[in-house]
Amino acid sequence: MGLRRTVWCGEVQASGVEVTVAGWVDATRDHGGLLFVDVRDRSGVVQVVVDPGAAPEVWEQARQWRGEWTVAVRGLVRERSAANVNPKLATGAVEIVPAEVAVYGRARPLPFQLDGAAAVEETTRLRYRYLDLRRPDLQANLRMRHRFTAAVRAHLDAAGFVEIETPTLTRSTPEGARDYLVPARMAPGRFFALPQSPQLYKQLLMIAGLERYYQIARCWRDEDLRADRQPEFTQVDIELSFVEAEDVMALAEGLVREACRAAAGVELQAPLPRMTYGEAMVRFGSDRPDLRVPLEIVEVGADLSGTAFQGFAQPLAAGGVVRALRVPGGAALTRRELDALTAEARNRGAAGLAWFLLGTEGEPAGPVAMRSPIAKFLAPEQRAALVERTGGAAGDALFLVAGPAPVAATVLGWLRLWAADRFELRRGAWRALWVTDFPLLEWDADAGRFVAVHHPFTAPHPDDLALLAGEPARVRALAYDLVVDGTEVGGGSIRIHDREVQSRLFAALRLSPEETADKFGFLLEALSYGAPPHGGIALGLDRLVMMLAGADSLRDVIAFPKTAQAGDPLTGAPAAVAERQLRELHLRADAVRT
RNA sequence: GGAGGCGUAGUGUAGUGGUUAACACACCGGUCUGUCACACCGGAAAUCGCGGGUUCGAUCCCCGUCGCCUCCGCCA
Repeated sequence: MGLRRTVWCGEVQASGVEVTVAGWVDATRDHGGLLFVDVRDRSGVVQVVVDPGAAPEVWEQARQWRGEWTVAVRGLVRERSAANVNPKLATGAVEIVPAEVAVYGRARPLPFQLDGAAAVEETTRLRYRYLDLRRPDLQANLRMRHRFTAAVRAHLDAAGFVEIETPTLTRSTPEGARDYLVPARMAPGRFFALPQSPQLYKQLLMIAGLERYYQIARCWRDEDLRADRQPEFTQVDIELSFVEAEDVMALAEGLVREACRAAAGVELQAPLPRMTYGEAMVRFGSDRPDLRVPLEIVEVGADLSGTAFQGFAQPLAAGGVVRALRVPGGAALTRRELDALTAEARNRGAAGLAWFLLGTEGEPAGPVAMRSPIAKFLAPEQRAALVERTGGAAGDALFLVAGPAPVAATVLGWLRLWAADRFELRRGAWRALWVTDFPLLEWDADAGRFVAVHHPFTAPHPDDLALLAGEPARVRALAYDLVVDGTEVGGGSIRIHDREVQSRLFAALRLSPEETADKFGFLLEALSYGAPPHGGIALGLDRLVMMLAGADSLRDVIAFPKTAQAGDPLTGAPAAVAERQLRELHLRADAVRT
């Protein structure tokens, strides 16, 4: 290789001793009679200054160098004169005077510039991901990710956990997301599935008596993607035996706090606040409330009782609710915006969106002066009660949704986040909390049956067991989600460790005994051989690191991510395969995309 | 499955029913001894994503298609 590195570029210090740096040509500045070359490695950049009079051979070579060539420089470090110090550079007080240089590899002009001056299109970046990753900010993200996982391993190791790998070739199970399938050559017509999570394996490890398991586990879900969703992603997967929900939450809370501190210096509140699912839905209209937004939904049905306005009266008579959200500054919204909000509220299931703009007639202290198409349907005392209940003031807008409680909640929950964006209402950061007491089951109208909110192995609350057969919607789950700034970053539960309870749950899900036996027989069987009470949690590693890195997309914290169409522009995956490969797998492709 | 946005030199953008398709950075050549976003002079570089239609004429208008981004549905 010739010259061998003795020091990282970013750590070159004034010394008068000889060093050798190796890396990429970050920039050249040729002044004719003086040449500057910035050499970059993973640690940073250092300036090399070449004087043709002092070192003509070196100058002859170095003046040929172009951006992104890989080179090495051996020479003396010297301090720059005070006037030439660059305070923006860690090594800005020194420079290298080369005695010998070497070129390891030349580079064609790059397909895009790495300086970040222009936002390059995602496809181009991904097609040349190995160049994109030369950007210091992306490398910093990957290092932060490493620090996070290193802290997780250290923390869990110290707590007696064992890191265990589980299979990625496993079986498809009903419920949950669409599986990625892998054809089984040895078994024509059969398929492996890539795991959506190691859920069943970690339960089996508990039955096996490992007691404390974790894994930095890759998971796959073949669903449509988003900025915060990739087809393959990573969970910090944890499971413990002989524990209750409190034990798991305490462990996870300490772990996340420590890892956030170690990776990014972020301090989470201690202890994290708790909120039940029901409270979160009523107050924030979401099961993952963003506590940075200082707005809450309020119940106003009682203030409107006896109203003549059918848009409120009918839902109330039908057992529904009327709820309101105050939006500070919302009186400035245009009719066009209000119409668009109404349309979106309808799109989300609301019958309509009632709005009241307060104090818009110019009255100095008269917030009851409201502008609204339906104000005339409300008695003056009702309008006053509405303003009083919501804490409305001149300049605010009040939005009301009437209907079934879940619809009113989710529509206003959406509106709350919209208002936070529109009026920049978010305050603070890292507002984490636990959301608990989720319902175990929810009605799936399409399937015509109940489905598991979390997954079908989540334990019902013991007090609610009797409701399972008759009123399944009222059964609470021993489940908990970790939410940070409106993003779900982890979720877990106490699992069912009783074979009979597990069977009852499958029955509540309308899984036939035959299907249960076929697909989950192994689990039921395992549960019959002395299963410990157990539970765990899975933390979304990518999302946590994304937030810690301040990134907007998971792609910025994954080395080789996929596009929104689940493709990889670098390798061309997914790709067609040879006919022979299909034959071996007993498959026929019925569609060919060119 | 649905909605919206984008696609023009290597990159990022501008632009127009008839133009020599513009600008910046990058690239190439030259000048320059203190730059670090070096500066200055010059140059090369475009199938205006692809296919079809309208038109005397389409990069521009219309339809389709592909790709990328964002959102809804979906994601136990």
